[in-house]
Amino acid sequence: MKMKFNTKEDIDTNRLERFRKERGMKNSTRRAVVVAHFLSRDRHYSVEELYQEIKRIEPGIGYSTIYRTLKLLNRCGLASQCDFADGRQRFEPCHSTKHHDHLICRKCGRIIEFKNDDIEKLQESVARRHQFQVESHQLKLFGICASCQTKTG
Amino acid sequence: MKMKFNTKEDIDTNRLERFRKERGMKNSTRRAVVVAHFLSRDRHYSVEELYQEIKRIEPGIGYSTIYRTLKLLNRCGLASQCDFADGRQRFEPCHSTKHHDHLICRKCGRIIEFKNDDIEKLQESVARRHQFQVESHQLKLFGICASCQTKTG
DNA sequence: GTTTATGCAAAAGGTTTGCACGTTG
DNA sequence: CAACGTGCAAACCTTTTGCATAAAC
Repeated sequence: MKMKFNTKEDIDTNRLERFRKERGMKNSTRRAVVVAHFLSRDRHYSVEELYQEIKRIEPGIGYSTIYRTLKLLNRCGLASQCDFADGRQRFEPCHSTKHHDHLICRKCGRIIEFKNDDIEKLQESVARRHQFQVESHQLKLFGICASCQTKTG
Repeated sequence: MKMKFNTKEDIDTNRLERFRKERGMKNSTRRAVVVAHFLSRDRHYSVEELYQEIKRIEPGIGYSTIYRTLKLLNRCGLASQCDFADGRQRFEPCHSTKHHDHLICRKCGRIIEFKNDDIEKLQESVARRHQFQVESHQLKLFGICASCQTKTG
């Protein structure tokens, strides 16, 4: 189950490559490291968190590079910005095939992901009704997760 | 149609009063001005925006008061925090009866509100499935609004 | 009079940028 | 070698806090 065909990451890389070449951007080693690491994880990174991880792989790297790379990935559609109301931007890789939404525990900060096609269909119909052309969406349920409920009683 | 019975604002005020007294907080004039103004509008205020408006009513007021009052309203459930990915906190009055979600135009920044009970029901069922106790939720669709679509072609 | 609220200014925290130097093509 | 990318440090912007003073109870 760990074995993968060459789909997801390759598609992502290609998308980035196209974006890059279209704008005369060069292929820098450090940016590549950041991109590869970020896209291979399934996490909601703050800039700081990603910075800390990358520093272990690429010690000389600067904060700005992480910052600029995340912005870049965001612009070319490979990272989507999340806001979990903790005062910092967060980004998660968005492999086009698997969008999901979030349950966010206000006590322990845990993020539970879910996906619900019926909700998405209803969202589309709402958008259509407003003639609104949706590019992305976020659904977040804030509250208390199961384990934090038992902790308090 | 402009005439109102004493429902919505009164309920809000009572909720705040209870919250206030429970904690030995005093009834300050300036805070009252901020609260009244905020709750009477139907807007998504950043701290700065509200500050500018209040300054016209109550010129000597300081930024911190706006700030602290919004936090207070948020804690006692009369203001809900919104994030429209513009780098600042925003708050909107949340009169318990009328929750709604947002379409956010990426071009002109317009916010279109909508409400969809079917989506809310599905959200509840998702939460139940995860034994998650929801306190609040946000659904945001980012994209291009009808009028911005015609502008570009 | 004691306690809470406020304004001010400074601190803090996160994000962004200018610039000199390093890399890429 | 020309153009882009990077690290560093400083700038920026929003949010938060400490403290002396003012207002509420």
